[in-house]
Amino acid sequence: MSVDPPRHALPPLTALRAFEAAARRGGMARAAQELSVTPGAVAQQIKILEDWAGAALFERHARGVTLTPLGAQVATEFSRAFDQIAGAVQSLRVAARPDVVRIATLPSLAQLWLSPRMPRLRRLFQGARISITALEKMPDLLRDGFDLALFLEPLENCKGVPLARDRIFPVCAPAEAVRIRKPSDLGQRIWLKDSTWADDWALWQKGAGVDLKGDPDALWFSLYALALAEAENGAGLLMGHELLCAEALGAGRLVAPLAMPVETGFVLSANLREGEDRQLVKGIVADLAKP
Amino acid sequence: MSVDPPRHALPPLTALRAFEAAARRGGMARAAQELSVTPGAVAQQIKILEDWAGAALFERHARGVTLTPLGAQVATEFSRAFDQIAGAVQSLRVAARPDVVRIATLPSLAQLWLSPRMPRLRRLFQGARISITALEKMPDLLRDGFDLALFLEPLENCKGVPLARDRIFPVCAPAEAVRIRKPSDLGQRIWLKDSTWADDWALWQKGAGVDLKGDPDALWFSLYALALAEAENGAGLLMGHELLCAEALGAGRLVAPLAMPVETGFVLSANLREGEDRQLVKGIVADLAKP
DNA sequence: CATAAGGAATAGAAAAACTAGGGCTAAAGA
DNA sequence: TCTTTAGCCCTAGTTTTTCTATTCCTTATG
Repeated sequence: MSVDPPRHALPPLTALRAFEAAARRGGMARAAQELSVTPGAVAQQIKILEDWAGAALFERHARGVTLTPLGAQVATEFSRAFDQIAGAVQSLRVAARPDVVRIATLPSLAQLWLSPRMPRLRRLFQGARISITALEKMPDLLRDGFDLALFLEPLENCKGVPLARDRIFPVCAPAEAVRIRKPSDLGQRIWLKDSTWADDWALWQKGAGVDLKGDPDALWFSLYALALAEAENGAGLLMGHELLCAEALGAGRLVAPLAMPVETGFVLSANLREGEDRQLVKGIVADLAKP
Repeated sequence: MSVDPPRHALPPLTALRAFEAAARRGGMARAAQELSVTPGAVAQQIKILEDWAGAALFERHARGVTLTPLGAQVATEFSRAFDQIAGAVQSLRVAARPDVVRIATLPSLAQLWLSPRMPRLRRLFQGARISITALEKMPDLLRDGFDLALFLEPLENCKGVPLARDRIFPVCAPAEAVRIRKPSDLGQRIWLKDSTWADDWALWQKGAGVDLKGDPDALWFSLYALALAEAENGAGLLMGHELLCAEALGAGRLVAPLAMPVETGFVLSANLREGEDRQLVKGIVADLAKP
């Protein structure tokens, strides 16, 4: 019969967050990445929580961990709880600064699709503070604090607002284009490839009914914008995404010698954060949906 | 158009907790008390959150604070979120140690009502680990991690399971009782008073239709159990709560010279934590409800 | 059988949170 | 009106927590 054992209330919130992340991502290492700390820090926090509870939440194996039945039981509950926290935090952020819109998108889309549209957006929505973050993968809008995500999603299960189909076709500098009369000419030239869309050429050949063995010495780029700039400089042929080349094609810096556009099966779509209901953001999406 | 501003994700959880507590309790000082820190610490955390959000959450006045419209708007959301966290934590605790039952009750009830019942409970629910914490006020069961609270509640809006009515009447040691024949004799003797039930004597006189001017030199005690022990030692007259004196009356250490029990309008009731569904806890409540 | 991935364990470093003490303001009481 | 008191702010300095860095260990996998 203890009297007043210092009301141990809640265990350290940090430990809960570490556990939730590890449970959701399925490993200490992945949780560490998400939380921007070392795996050791996550392991420590989880141990603290296990000691607090007096029971194991993970089974440790030589390679990776699995949740214990107990861990699995409470993990979803914690995830929901942290979602609620995140939701409250986002609504605080938005209520405090209703003029701030945070957009996440692919680096290539940011530079080549969104950037040209920004002047118009800034004109239409004056006073808005629109920030753009380039990410390789679509973030968790709620947790990571973005209001809008512009990414390419598979056509069939696209959850956002579709903005435009993704179409590809070979492009090059006008000087280079004179060498391209028929599809087989492509095989004789230097190919420029982007590492995030490695199989664009194969995809296009399949869609266009062309069969080339391809350039084994293709030049690889880690950013599509770099490959595009090189193509403009006449370095070779790039598999152009219509969305990303429109600017250069319109200005005549690039041409599409054969046309023959092929659908990739992806669509550029806008995902709104759950709970986002600002007219400002809806207006931005509506404007982006225009040609 | 910033690229990759280090995903500022969530603000520090500590700051959120401080704000939630301050908003709920209506002041930094009260929040500090709840969180077992100094008011300065709470003020700092709230400032951190305000800086993060870029807006004020509280209006500071010389005496106390009030929520800004923004603060009020998000405060309830945060409270819900932390309730969810607390719920998840409690379900973790219970799932990890289903045998642990944490009971909160008044110090006097703990010593004089619950304690005598514990041997029976331990016999009936073997293997259970029942801990008792004495508190002056009913805690927030969810937040503070109690499974069961035994407190006196007003009869009319009693939210828990009623266990027994609270009745009071004067008691004293047998040797003292020979001096008490009629109500007016009470006024001639030393009165023992407990500080948490300061107006028991007035209440009883009103209910029993007795009018005495009372003992101006009454002996005051900070714990009812101390006053009771002194009454047993013959130090004077105590306004006895039936619930708390039953043991001493049964053993003959105390007697009720006049009887004349008066209802205080309170009832001893058992409140279960929201989400508590263990058969063990329900069994304990059912057993405590018996005479 | 070597490799590599993932976690555990530790000490020490870094960062965060807290305390303590002084100052200020306004309401409440003498 | 003057004094007291409650409540918050601020700053410096300290304590506590959290994180990193390293080494070791275990076991799937090729």
